Amino acid sequence: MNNSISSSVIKRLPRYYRFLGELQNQGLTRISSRELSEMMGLTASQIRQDLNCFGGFGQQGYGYNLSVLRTEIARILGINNQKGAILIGMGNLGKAVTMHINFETKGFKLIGLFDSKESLVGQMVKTLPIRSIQSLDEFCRENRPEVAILCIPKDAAEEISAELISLGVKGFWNFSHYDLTLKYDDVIVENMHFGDSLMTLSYRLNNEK
Amino acid sequence: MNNSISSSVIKRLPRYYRFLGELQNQGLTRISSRELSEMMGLTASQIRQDLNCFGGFGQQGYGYNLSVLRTEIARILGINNQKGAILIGMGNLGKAVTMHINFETKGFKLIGLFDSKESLVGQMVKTLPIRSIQSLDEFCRENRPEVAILCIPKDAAEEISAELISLGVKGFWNFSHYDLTLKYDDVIVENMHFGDSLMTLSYRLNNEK
DNA sequence: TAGATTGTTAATCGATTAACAATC
DNA sequence: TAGATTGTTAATCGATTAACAATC
Repeated sequence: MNNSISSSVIKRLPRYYRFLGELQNQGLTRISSRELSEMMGLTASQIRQDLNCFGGFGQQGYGYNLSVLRTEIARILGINNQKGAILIGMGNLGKAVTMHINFETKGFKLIGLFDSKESLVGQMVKTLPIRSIQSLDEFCRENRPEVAILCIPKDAAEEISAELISLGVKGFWNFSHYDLTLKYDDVIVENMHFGDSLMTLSYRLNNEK
Repeated sequence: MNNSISSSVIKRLPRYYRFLGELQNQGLTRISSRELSEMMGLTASQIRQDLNCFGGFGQQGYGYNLSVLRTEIARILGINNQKGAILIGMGNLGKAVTMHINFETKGFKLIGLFDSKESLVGQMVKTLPIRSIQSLDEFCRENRPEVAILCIPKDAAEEISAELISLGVKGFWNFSHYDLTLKYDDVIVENMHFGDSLMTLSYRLNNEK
């Protein structure tokens, strides 16, 4: 389907979704692109262009119905189609991601936690037991996760991702420094690079103002 | 200084920095833009354009000296100029960030941890004690942190950021959904929005391939 | 010197903004 | 109907890529 939508547009959708939700919580039912643009710090033009990539959700002279628009964005993002996800690496970061993230409202269902450290195996985190990385193969064959969350170091990520891809994993939420896209060009990867973000902040603190 | 470098360029610098480090670890001493481009999945042209925003670090006919180039990028990013940072919110995420991130190699020094939950106060995380949010004001006046890391919910972020800015905090590493830039346009913010990243992944899984 | 590769200018491509006719 | 605001086309702006002269 629509592989033609630019990633600049896609990356703005979750933010629209958040703002529309807040406006709904405030009891509003409609919003114009101009009002929304002032609220979000964008141009009205950009908002209309973005939304019209997916269809005409507004009405001339009226604006957008909040509920309709938010539902449409949820549908576009595929949030209702829950995709099975497993998380590899239950260190501080893996645990925090498991505890902290509300996967259900973002289009995923966390169904398995894995670690190579045998001392962690069996421990419950939130509602799931930590499993041995030895059982990864069997678990994937049975439960067919579509997505893997990598909270492991680069070398481990390189090794495990090859296995995961052979087991049918199609997407990665990647917290490691392993660059999956260089080797696998048909796999979908979202990188969360804490260090890169921090260094960008460092640059801007040193150079802006 | 150079406020004119586009953010597209800035955001690529940390990745260059990582790749150059790896090449150095492999014992190499020089690299051409073409070789680096193949390794990183970019065009050689882009690499040369990016680097030339900051000066001519290469040599015609030779390429770039790895050590020189990496040192230059570190300098550009301001990694050696350590900026004091405090972290607000020692829940799962705050703890994981404290434990997991190597601030020293990214231009920061974590000097204080804060939480509003009195039961957490006094607990040590890594090498720092969790302090009461009540002592934030005093701590900032004494230690003048330049940066705050927000690992708290939106409402708390809204409240605390106003205080932090009045206390001289110039930059934020923001894990909350509070949009600081809308209200404070002279503050520097790097957002880490887990949910947005996940939803983007959801979209792509539903629409690509 | 000849070969290689940079630094830099010019060309292309894509994304954002502006403008306005369509229409509710 | 008149006013408002979308959907959409055209204009502008910025980022990426290509090309090549400079030079090591």
